[in-house]
Formats: sequence, structure tokens, C-alpha cells
Amino acid sequence: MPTLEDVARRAGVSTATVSKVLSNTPYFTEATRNKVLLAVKEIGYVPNLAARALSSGRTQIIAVVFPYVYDAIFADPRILCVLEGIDAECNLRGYNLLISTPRLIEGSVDENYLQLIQSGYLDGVIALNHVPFASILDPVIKKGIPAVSIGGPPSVCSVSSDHHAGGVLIMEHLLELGHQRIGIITVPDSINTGTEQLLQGIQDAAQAGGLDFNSLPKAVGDYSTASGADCAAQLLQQHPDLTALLCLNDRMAMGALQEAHRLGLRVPEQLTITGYDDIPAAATTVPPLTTINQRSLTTGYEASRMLFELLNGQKPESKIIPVELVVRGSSAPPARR
Amino acid sequence: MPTLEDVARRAGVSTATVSKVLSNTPYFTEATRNKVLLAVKEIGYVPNLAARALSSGRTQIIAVVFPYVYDAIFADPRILCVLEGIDAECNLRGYNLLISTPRLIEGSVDENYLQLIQSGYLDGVIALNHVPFASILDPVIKKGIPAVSIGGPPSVCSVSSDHHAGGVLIMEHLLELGHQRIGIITVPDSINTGTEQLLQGIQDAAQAGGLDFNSLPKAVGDYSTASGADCAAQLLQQHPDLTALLCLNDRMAMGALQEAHRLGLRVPEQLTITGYDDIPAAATTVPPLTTINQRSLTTGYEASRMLFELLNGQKPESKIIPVELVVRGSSAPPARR
DNA sequence: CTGAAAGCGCTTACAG
DNA sequence: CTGAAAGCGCTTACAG
Repeated sequence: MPTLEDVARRAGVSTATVSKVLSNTPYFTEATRNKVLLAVKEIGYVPNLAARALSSGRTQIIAVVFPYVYDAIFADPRILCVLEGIDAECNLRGYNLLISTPRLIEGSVDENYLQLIQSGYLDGVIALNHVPFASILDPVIKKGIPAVSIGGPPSVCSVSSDHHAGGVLIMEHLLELGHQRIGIITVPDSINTGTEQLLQGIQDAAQAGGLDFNSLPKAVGDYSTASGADCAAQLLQQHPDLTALLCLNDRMAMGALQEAHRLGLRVPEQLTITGYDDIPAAATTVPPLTTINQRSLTTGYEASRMLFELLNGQKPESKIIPVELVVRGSSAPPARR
Repeated sequence: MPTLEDVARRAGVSTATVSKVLSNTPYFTEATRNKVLLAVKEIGYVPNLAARALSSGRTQIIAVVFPYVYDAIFADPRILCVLEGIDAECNLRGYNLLISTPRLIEGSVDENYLQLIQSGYLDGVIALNHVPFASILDPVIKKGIPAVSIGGPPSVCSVSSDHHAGGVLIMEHLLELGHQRIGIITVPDSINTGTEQLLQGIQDAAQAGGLDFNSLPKAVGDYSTASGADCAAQLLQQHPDLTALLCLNDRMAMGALQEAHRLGLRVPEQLTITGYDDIPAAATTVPPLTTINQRSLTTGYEASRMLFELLNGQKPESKIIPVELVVRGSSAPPARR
């Protein structure tokens, strides 16, 4: 492989000159610049990134880290969508994207991850913190690597979804349709950052609509489709007069949908079901789900933009991404009685 | 950050010794080894990967590349599942995982990608070649980087799914249930590697079952859910006597399911619908889809295993991963007439 | 506007 | 079994 020196020799200049021309340093004759560029092209020179990294201290690599907390982590559409937004930005700026999925070992993160963070290989880190996992950013901050956190506590620059608004939007939607007897399919407290704000938003909207949130029937699932079906079964049995089920994520809403089918309840005519997240599958259920979209692509995009600002020495402000109500076929006014 | 030299000084040995101890070279006194290891621990030394890469020529980075051919590439469950298998292996071996999504530009791949390949940053490459995209591996091979291809033409070591068997399995399943009037929802020829074998498998099984494949009604979709619905509508209108729809992927099968619901056809009682791929959503449709699982996790795992063999100087053989018939609720014997 | 030279932090023949 | 020293391919003050 040709090196800087080969280029220099061919162009009849010093390696310093080649290096500087290539990094767009000003103060060079048009002639010199052209000589260098020509030589580069002629011998097909491509800089060795490891060498550049060693001498400059910058690697052009940023890492997206998400804790490996459950085995379907790679199937989480939210993560992937965020990743896509980040990838697009990196591609634009000539950065390379490394992904790391630290394993949780006795309350700490695994050795591999620690080594990677301290290896000097990373110019920046974007952490997916939607699952509370404090220790993941600690080594990054200690090492002084620019970092932005998506979701989670804003210990550093962060971007997160406006879950409070999401809760308000979905509850308002139900109230506007005329629902009053609403069952909530929820999850255990604080299993996930953001859930608290979401619940608060739902409660605030209920209150504003003259509904007592605390008296609404609730069932606790675990985000899975199966748990959604179970919760729906339980709620509908204990409260046959419910006209709507508000689910804290789409997968549980899909389970509720299945259960409704099983019970012969027609959605949305006899029962309204709403989700949260707007995963791809939400658009293709029968009927398609009314839900809240978190704009994950935008989230990824904003996170990388913030990271690049940090890398430029700027001090970006944390950001809250608005969410969007997506009305589809699973919600309608309650049947007259 | 502490360097090798700091460790050496503290341990009272040379940097060469530290380096060798750390890379598990034999021929060292237990005493020396301990001294070094202790010093490493005491000052919290972590090797600088860029320096190591420059001097050793190995970076401990492998890249997974998949062409950015459509905007939902990051939502493709197949890709992600493969990625998960690869990630697990890399994590085990202390390798880092870089992802790159080369853009197609006027028949060639983008400059960023080319530079990355030639930058010396990559010890190995795993290419997702399920979309024919010849040029993606060319620069890798030219540069002499160990590579394995998933799907696609086995230009190098490759691992691919046994789509012929998949076609046979799904068609045999329909035949065994007693279906004869089967509509095929297919895709344009050779849009995707593997489709040819899949179709051949279907045809072979049909023939073996005494069915003339060529006379079966067909409609051509584009893999999307919407196209599946359209195709189903078209087939069922022109051939109301069809008892089954065999779809070349799950998303189209989901569309067909929607169309069946719209038409008031009960699945599977009045119409059997089968998919292919076993994406996560396939298990949660109503009814859940009978389909073919490609074992993507295994594919990713095998691909990385092969890559690591290549890195060890071995010459692994290309591999074909068996597929699996997953029978769920969307298939049943045809209704008696 | 351009270049000589040190240095980034490792690994690796080569000696002994 | 251990070490001195060259070298990997760049970048970057520092001179001029």
C-alpha cells in the first residue's frame, strides 16, 4: 500500500506538505496543491487510519452503545431507527460507526466494553439509555470522551422523547372520542426511563378531562405481546363495560388486539385499543393501531448532530423531541348503549 | 493515560517484556509475568488500540457491510438478527464491530466506503449480500481483507440459507394439507439472490406432488405489505376458487391477510396463507403466520466463525444453513365443497 | 508558503 | 528468559 512518503516523492514535496494539503490547510500554492492531489490520484493513495489516529489522537470512529439487556435487543425497532439516523449523519461526515453492546456483569459492565472505552479508539459515544443502566456512561465520562445520551437521565448532553406529551395526546384522543371507561395496560414502575412521564401525561390529561385516573382499571404487563393479551383478558373479564384499552406500548396493544379477536369483540366498533411507539408492525395489524410515534429517526439524527457539535468544541443544549399522535383504525367512538 | 512505558518502569522491566507478557507470549518467569500484571493493574493500563494497530497491522475491528439499497434497511429483521449473531461472536473474541452501509452511486459504491476498506482499519469483513450488489466485495477482495459473504454469489467464503429446501417445505406443507388450487404471490425475477432457488424448490415440490407449477395463478408484488394486499385482491378476484396463497415473504403475506379480512374471508378456514422469513411480526398476526424460518442468528454466528477461521489462516468451507418450517395458525386443510 | 524532525504508543525481529 | 532498537505511517509545532 502506498504511503504518504510515496506521494511526497512522486510530487516532489515533503511528507509534511502532503499531509497538510490533504487536511485542507490553507497557505499553499495552487501549483503545489495540484501536484500533490495529482500524485495522490495517480498512485491511489489512501491514508492509513491507524497511523493518523496515533499521531493526531482522533480516530474518526464514534460508537453507539446499547446495553445488552435482553435477547431481542437487536430486534427493537426503536434502537434500529435511531441507529439509522446516526448512520446517515456519520456517513455524511466521513465518520465510522462502531456498535458495542456491553453485557451487564454483577452490576457493572463487561471488561471488553471498559477496554474499548479506554483504548483511545473512540472520538465520541452515543449511548442508548432508554433502559436505566447508569454505569454505561460512567467510564466514558471518566475518560473524557464527548458523549450524548438518548433517553435516560441527562447526566450529559441528552436527547429524549417528550413522553409526557405522548401521554397527554393519547389520553386526549380517547376522551375526545367520548371514552370514559378506559382500561390501562401498564408496566411495572420505572422499569424503563420515560414511563413515569408518560403515565404522568396520561394522568394529567385524564384529570383535565374530568376523569379520575386512579380509579381507572389497570393491569400490569411486561411489554410483551403475550402479556398484553393476558392483561386484556383480565381487564375485560373484570370490567366488561370498558370501551377502550390504553396500552403503554404497541406490542402489548397487539396482544390486546389478539385477545379481542379471540373474544369476538370487534375493534374498533366494540372496543378501542391504542398503543405507544409506532413500531413498523403497528401499521399492519388488523385493524392498524392508533399509537404515538417517537420520531426515532429524528432522535438519532439530533443525537449525532449534538455529538458532532461537541467534537467541534461547542456546547449544545439537551433536546426534547416532540412526539406525534398517529390515528389509525383501532380507535373510534364508543358504541352507543 | 498510562502507556506501556509507564508499566515497564513500574515493573522494572523493558517495554518489550510488558508487550510480550500482555500478548501471552510463553517463555517468561512466573515472577516477571506477575510483576508486569501487577503493574498493569496498579496503574490501570489499557493498551492504545491505534498504536497497536499501527505496529502490528491488526486492528481488532471487523466490519459488517450492507448496501443501503432502500430506506428501511435498518428495519429489516433479517439483517438485525444476523447482526446479533455476529455481535455475540465478536464480543466473545474481543473484536469490535463496525457497521458500514455503502451507498450506491452510479453503479459503484461511495467514496467513503472505498476509503474505509483501504484505510487499513479492518481486519475482516462480513458482507450481507442478499441483495445482489457485486461491487461491494470487490474492493475488499482487491485489498486482500479476509471476507465472508452472507447470501449472494459465493465469490468468497459464503454462508447462505437453503432456499430450495425452503420452497420445497412450504409447498409440501400445502400439498399435505390437501391444497391444489394455490395462488403464488411472488416478486420480479432475480431482484434478490435466493429467490430463484426458492421458486425452484416450490416448483420441484409441486411437480413431485403432481401439480403443474406453471399453471398456478401468480401475482407479482414488491415485498411490501401493500403489494401483498393488492396481489391477494387480484388473485382472489380472478380465481375465487383458490384455497391457499403462498407468499414469497411474510410482509406480503401480512398484506394478503389484511385483504382476506377485508373480503370477509376467514383464515385459515376459508383461505390458507403462508409467508417466508419468519419475521417477528409473523408470530403476532391474527392468525399467526405459517412460514419458513431462515435461522438468521445461526447465519450470523456461522459467518463470524468462518471469518475468525480465515483470520487464523485456516480455509473454511462455504456453508448452507438449513431452514425450518414453522406451522402456525394461518394454514389448514381446504374447506370441503 | 514549505520542510526537517520529533513523536504518537505500540510490536517484533534480532541478539544475547 | 529478557532487552535495545528499529519501525509502523501519519501529524504537528517549530523554523525559515
